[in-house]
Amino acid sequence: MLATSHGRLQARPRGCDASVCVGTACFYVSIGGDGPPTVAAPLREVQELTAQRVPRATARSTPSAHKEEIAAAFDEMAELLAIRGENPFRVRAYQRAAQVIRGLTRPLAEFRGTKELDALPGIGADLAAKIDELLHTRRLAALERLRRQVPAGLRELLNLPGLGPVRVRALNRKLHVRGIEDLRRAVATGRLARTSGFGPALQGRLERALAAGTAAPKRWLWSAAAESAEPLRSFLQSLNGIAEVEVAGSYRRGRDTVGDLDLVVCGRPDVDLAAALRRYGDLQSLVAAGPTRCTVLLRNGMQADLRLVGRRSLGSALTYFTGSRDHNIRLRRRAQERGLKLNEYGLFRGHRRIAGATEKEVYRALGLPWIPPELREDRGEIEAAERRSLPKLIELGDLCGDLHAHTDASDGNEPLARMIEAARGRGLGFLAITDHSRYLGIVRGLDAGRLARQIDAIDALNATLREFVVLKGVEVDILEDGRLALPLAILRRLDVVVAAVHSHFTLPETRQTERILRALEHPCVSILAHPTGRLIGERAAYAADFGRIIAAARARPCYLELNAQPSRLDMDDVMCKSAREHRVLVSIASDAHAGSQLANVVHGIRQARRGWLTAADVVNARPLREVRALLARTRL
DNA sequence: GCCGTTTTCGGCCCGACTGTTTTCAGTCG
Repeated sequence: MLATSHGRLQARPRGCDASVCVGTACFYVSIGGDGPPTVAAPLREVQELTAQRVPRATARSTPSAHKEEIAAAFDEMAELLAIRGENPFRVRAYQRAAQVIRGLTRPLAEFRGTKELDALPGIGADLAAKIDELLHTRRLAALERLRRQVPAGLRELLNLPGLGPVRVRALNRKLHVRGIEDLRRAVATGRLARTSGFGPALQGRLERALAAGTAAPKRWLWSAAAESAEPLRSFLQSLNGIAEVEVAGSYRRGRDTVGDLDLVVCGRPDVDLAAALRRYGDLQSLVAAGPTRCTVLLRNGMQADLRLVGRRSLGSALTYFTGSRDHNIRLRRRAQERGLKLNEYGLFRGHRRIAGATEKEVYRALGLPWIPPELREDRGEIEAAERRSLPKLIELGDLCGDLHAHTDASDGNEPLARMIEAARGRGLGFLAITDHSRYLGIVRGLDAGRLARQIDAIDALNATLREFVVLKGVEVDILEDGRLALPLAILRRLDVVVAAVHSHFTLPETRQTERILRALEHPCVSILAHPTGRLIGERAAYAADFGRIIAAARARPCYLELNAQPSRLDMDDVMCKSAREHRVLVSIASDAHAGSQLANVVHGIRQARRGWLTAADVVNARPLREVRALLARTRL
C-alpha cells in the first residue's frame, strides 16, 4: 500500500514486504505472493513473513505481532464460516473476538492460561482455547480445516459491492466460481446473467467493480478524508431546509484512517437530498437514493452515506451513525435490558420517544454520562462511564509547547526565526528545535560541531526573547547497535534529546528490541520519537516488543512520543492507552518541518483522545517550568 | 460462539435500500 499525495491508500507494487495493520483496520499485504493483494493476511502468510524475519530459534514475538496474527486468523475464520453459511452469530463471535484482541493493551503472553483469556469480554472457553493454540503453535487446526473446505479466492469476492456471503456461496455452488478471475469469466460469457438472483442491476454493479480493478476496501488518511468531508458538509449546510450537518462515523471517532464518510443531515423531511446532491460539483455518481438516505460516490472515489433526520432524532441519529458498531450494539442491548428500544430515530419505551434530540439525552436515559466519540470502540468506555470514571480527554488548548521540530539546518524548510514566529503565532510558550543528527544520509544532519553552534545561537536568541523559550534539542539517530549517533558531551548540553530509529527497520524482533532498550539506557535520552516506525498504509511497525519498551520507559524514566504527522500518528491509539496504563508520559509532537506544520498536533490530539489520554498524561501540556523539571528527570 | 440477578437454552441491534422476490432476502452500515 502506498499513501499518495492525496492520502488515498492504494495497492502497493509487488515486492512490498509488509502487512500493514493500522488500529483496527487491516490493509493489504503483499508478502512475496504473486496473487492479487488480499485484505488481512491469511495466517499462513503472516507465518511465512515472520519466519523470514525472525529465526525460529530466537523468535520472541511481540505482543502486537501476536495480537494481529490472532486477530487476522479470527477474521478469516469469520469470513470462511460466513461463506459456508454458518450461524451468523457464530460468525459475529469471531469478528468480535478479533476486535477485542486488537484493542488489548496488555500483551497476550501475559495472560496465564485459558482461564484468564476466558475472562475477556466475548471470549469463552472455545475461543480461549483457540487463542492458546495460536499462541503456542502459531497454527489453528480449525482454520486449516476451513481453508481446505472453502476456496481461498472466495474471501476476496466479499469485498465486491453487492456480494455478501450468501451470493458468494451461490456463485460457488451454481457457477463453480472459486475466485475473482472465475467471476470475470462468468460475467464475460453471460453465464452470470442466466443465473437466478443475479439480475441486470447487480451484474452491472459487479462489472463496474471488476473493471475498476482490485476488489478491496480502500481507506483514506483522516486528513485526506477531511478534504472531502468539509466541503461536502459546507455544501449541505448551505441548502434550504437544512439546519445542521455533522460528519459522523469513524471520521468523528477520529480514527487515523477513514473508509467512507457518514453524514447526518438534520432538516425538514421534504428536503430532496438526492436532487441537491446531483448539483454537487464533486459528485461522481449517485449510488442509492431514498427519501431519508443517500449514498454517493465522490470524484476521488470516496463514498459518502447521508441520512436525513428530524431535529427530535438528531442525537440518536448522531450516536447511531458515529458508531462504532460494537459500541452501538452495547448501547442497544443496554436499552433492551431496560425495556427500551434504541434506533436512529430515538430511544423508545413502547411507541413513546423518551430521548433522541441530543446525544447527551440518549446516554443519560441509558444511565450513562455522554461518552466522547473517540472512545466509542467498546474498549471499556461503557464500563468506565458506568463507574463515572471516564477520563477528561486532552484538548488542543491544553498544549503549551512542542518538543519536536526541525529547521533548515537539517531537513526542515524554514529558518529558526520563522519556526519561532509560527510557534508564537499558535500561542505556544516553548518550542524544542530537534534537527536531525548527521548519521542520516538523506538529510543535512548536524554533527557535533554544527550542533554546538546551533546551541550557542539558541542561547543568544533566548536572551532576546520575551515570554517564549526555544529549547535546545536534537533528533538523534539510534544506530543499529543501540548507540546514539552523537557523543555524550554534546548531548549533555541539550535540554531535550529525542532518540529515533530511522534505519535497519527489518532487524529480527529481539535485536530491534534490544537496540531500542539500549538507546533508552543512554543517560541523555528524554523521548523516544515515533516509537513503532510505522507509516500508515506504507510501512508496518517494525517488529519489537513494545510492552518491554513501555516498561523500560516507565522504569528509567523517559517519555514516548505521539508523532502527530498525519501519515505517522505513531503511537497508535492502543499503544497510547497502554502507555497511560503504565503511567508513561507522552509527548504530542508536531515533528514540523515548516512553521505551518506545527498544526499537525491537531491530528496528535485526536489520536491521544482515542488513546484515553488526559492533559496530565502529556509532557507538553504543562507550563515550561514543569516541562523542564520533567526533562531533568530523564537525565541520568 | 457467547452469555446469564428471569435464562445453562435460546436468545443474540436495528433499519434503509435494492432488486427481482411477487412478499422478502440480501447487503450495508
